Amino acid sequence: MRKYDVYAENCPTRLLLDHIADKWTALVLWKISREPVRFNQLRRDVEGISTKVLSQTLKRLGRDGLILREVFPTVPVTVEYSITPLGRTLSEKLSTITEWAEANIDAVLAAQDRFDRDCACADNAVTANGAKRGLIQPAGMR
Amino acid sequence: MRKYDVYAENCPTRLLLDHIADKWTALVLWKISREPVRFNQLRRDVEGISTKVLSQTLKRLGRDGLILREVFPTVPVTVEYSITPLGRTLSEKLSTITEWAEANIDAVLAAQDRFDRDCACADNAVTANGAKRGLIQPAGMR
DNA sequence: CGGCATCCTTATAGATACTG
DNA sequence: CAGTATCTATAAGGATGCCG
Repeated sequence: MRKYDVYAENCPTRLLLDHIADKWTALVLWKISREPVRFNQLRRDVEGISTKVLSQTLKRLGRDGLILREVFPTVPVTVEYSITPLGRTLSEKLSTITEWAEANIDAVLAAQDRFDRDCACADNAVTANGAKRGLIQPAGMR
Repeated sequence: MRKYDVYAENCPTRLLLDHIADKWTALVLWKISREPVRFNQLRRDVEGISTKVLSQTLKRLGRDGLILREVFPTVPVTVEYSITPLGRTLSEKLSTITEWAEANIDAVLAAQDRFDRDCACADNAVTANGAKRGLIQPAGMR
């Protein structure tokens, strides 16, 4: 029996996947999972994230029960973010993705070069069974 | 020695992570990894994706060397997408994420309910060490 | 069938300023 | 320190129509 299916359009797991498959989630969650960390520290560690986006991300992660936010009544106030047991199970899986990215970036970069070069003379590339390969136009992709 | 670091703003792995941590990547890549599949079949399988976005996603995956696009000269033309060895190593890791989502959605949904309820009377929530918890405003998040 | 081009409507991100 | 508020720029997404 499968109750949920990420391939179904209106399945709640889709919304969850949107949260997980966010540009910053893996980065932020992993940092927090290593040790409790404060807002501005996080902002420095995750280079390029704005306070606004970090704030949104933390709010979402907190609501999803993946991280805990604790406010210590110091002056000025101290806020610490830490991972929950649920969050830890996810962050470990997510870290394998960032590790994969670091380990395979060279192969991907090489593939991109090959792809961009092949575009110019793509029409000559025909496989043994008569199928053409790699005929996708470059087009503008960041 | 670590050549690459996803936490560095201008590291190429960041761009790769953006591709991977895309709303549709895990869904599309996993379908293709199971068996070679055609464009419109993919569009039906991945509910809710538009032709435009599917097209972009496939192009990106092809350029990154994760999938292969083959054109068979039938009438009308047949196009088949299949996984590459490199892509397979990633799709296996990504599938653990979607599996996690399906397995833990109940816990997350419960956390969301708790969070949204606690917001109303959050000021009373003080932990033993004097720290307050869960004081994040709900705000509008889809 | 397998897309790309186009238009148009929302989001989302970024920068900046300001508050408890 | 830890954010919120606001404004703007840019892009992402959806709908539609067309073509090889």
